[in-house]
Amino acid sequence: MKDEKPTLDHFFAQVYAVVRLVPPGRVTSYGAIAKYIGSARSSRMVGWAMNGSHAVKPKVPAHRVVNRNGLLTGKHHFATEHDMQRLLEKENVIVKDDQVVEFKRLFWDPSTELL
DNA sequence: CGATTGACGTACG
DNA sequence: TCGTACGCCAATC
Repeated sequence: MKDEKPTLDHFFAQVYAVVRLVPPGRVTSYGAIAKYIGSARSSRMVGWAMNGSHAVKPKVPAHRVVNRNGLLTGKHHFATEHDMQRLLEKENVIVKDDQVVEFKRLFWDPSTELL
């Protein structure tokens, strides 16, 4: 085995892996992913990773990733702002005022669910 | 090369 | 409870 250097590439890879494992109708947060990986304070890097998610195959359901408030902060990075909300609603996720309804109930924590 | 920004979150007062 | 400060690290100006 090799030394497991916590490189950013590895960080990105784990982010993509976790997001891909998010089941439909569920959402997760940047901090939850970051924390699951081990860098709870690197939540910004998670967001930056999502920025390149569109260039990763298979595609990453970035629309299932929202901020800690359940707010669709990243909707502006999609094709259109309504795309993210529409994708969520398509998965039975209710979005009101750019905010995920029952976010607490739909929250999917890798450290809890995926464990 | 230095300063600012960014799909966030936690800590502190 | 709310507002401000800091950390994180890369990309951009």
